[in-house]
Amino acid sequence: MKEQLEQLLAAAVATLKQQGSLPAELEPRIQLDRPRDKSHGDFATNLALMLAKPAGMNPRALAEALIAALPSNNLVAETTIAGPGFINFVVSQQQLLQQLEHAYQDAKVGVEPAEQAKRIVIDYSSPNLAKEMHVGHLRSAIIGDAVARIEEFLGHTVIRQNHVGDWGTQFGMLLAHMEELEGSELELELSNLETFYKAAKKRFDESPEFANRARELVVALQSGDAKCRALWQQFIDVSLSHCQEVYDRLGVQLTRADVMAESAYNDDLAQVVADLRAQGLLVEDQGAQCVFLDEFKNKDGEALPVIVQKSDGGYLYATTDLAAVRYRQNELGGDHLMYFVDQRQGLHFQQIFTLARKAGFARPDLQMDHYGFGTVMGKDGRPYKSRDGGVTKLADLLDQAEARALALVQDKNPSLSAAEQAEIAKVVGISSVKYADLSKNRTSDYIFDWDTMLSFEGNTAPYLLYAYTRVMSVFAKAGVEPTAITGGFIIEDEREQALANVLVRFNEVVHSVANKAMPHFLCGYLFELAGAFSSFYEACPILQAEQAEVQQSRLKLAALTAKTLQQGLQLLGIQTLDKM
RNA sequence: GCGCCCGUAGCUCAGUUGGAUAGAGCAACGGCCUUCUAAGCCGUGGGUCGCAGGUUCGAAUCCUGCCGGGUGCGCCA
Repeated sequence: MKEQLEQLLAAAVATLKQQGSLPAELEPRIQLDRPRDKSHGDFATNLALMLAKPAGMNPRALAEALIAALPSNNLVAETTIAGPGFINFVVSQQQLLQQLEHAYQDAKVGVEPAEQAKRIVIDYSSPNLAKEMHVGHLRSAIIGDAVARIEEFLGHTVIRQNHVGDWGTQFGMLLAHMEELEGSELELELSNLETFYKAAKKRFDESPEFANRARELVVALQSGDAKCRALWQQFIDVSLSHCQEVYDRLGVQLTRADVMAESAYNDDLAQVVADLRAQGLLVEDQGAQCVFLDEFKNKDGEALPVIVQKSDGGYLYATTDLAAVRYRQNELGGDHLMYFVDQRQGLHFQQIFTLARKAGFARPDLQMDHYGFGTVMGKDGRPYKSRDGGVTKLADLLDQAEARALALVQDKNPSLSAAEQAEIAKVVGISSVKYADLSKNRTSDYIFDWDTMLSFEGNTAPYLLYAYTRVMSVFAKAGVEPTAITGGFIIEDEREQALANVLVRFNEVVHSVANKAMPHFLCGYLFELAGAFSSFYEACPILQAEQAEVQQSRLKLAALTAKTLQQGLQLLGIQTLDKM
């Protein structure tokens, strides 16, 4: 709808150019807004204001000319000029009804596929396997997963990459600790990676012999020592299973098949360095192999180095990331590489992208983007430090979320069976955690606060889930399938109108989320939708509607609301419930 | 020191490429359950958009400076 109107405006501009009222070389970007204030219509444009100066015309006069030049259409019912020269459009009721009907029938709720289908490689979650997943791992997994679902929904081919860290120096320490333990004791210790890591770290800090052994083991591991490799593999398997449990509970669509660990690039790292050298990009500095990029300067205005090989011969994550770029382009055939990684790694990725292009690892047309997100903060507003004690394991966090949800379900709906309550609590608890994250702007800092996250009030998952259950409950009571409603849409009441207006915006919103990788747009939209439905639900009786046609129409509005909520939540990776 | 991000109601946050009277939720206060789930709805109060300039018909948004916070900057990832 928005696009169609934009085309109409473009046509009007072209006409005015032809008539000579507008300079021919002018190529205005047509801006079409959804006005905040309902009295300004469904759409508004500031086109006349923008063009007034170059056209040498009074904005309001230009607005009039634009309206006159608008091709005839059945989209717009009314145009008005407001304020200094805004043009406000009211969409025709007939068009609205058509949109509703289309969304109701359409498998994708009226969401149009992307103009060009691409192969998108999405790097997300990517935890370090040395430790168990904690709060800091939440955002990448949840946001990356939502974006992956949305890109797929728009018709792109999505290739998920879980770039887990399995090769750092801290693995020496862990292997040394494993060596000291045996059999069943080891298994027991490994069942809690958080304490295992801490115990190993403690040994490392306290015992010089242990620390030496840890360093030896790093070397042994990297030189392919079989025994050492086996021990390492055991650890990695345990750690990956922990991750998988968390993904499954969270409903994050990652599997073992998506794991492409750092170590998988080991064999290619020497080649990466060799290729950089062959291109004359490499400089040895203090024994390390570096590439100096003029694009990034230090305090003295000197180029900043990217170190790709340490003075002891070891490789670094920059090397691995370069290898990964090449792999994702050449082997995976990616057109667009998306990285959902903490904002703090922004400089690193800028360097990698720049270097990858310079070295020819990335084609000029390969799109590479780092989508950072804010730091995890404590409730006190200070950065949440994962290295200090008191790290909350993700698994424990999810337990708590479910427990809190269960208490609430028991309180609100005691008539349900214990099994039903437990099932509902699971969905509500997990959804709340995910939604708390998704509904905030990706780029701003993330304040981790149990009370806000699990309050289940306001712009939260439970509110949306609850709105959904209310719809489903209507259909259960009516004994009608939401997909089998015969009548058409009739919009009379202002609450029906408001709901309908929100419903037809779904397409627009999903596309804007995909364009900016900002899931919180969708959350905001769904919250608005649920709100519009709740108001409608309170004010407009459905089953008790006096006329049969009105009842059919209201059922249909309810059905489309449910469909949109369900689809929207699914795109965010959140399940719906029929009862709660 | 240099780079990047941020500063919006008591709290948590929206505010899309500059648009019309800066919006939600929580908290506070007042209404609404014999009628489709009250985890809800309706209403009230609450703001120098960090500060000061500038650009513009128009600035929370763009530019400059300052204050305050976060984060990053050669061999961890």
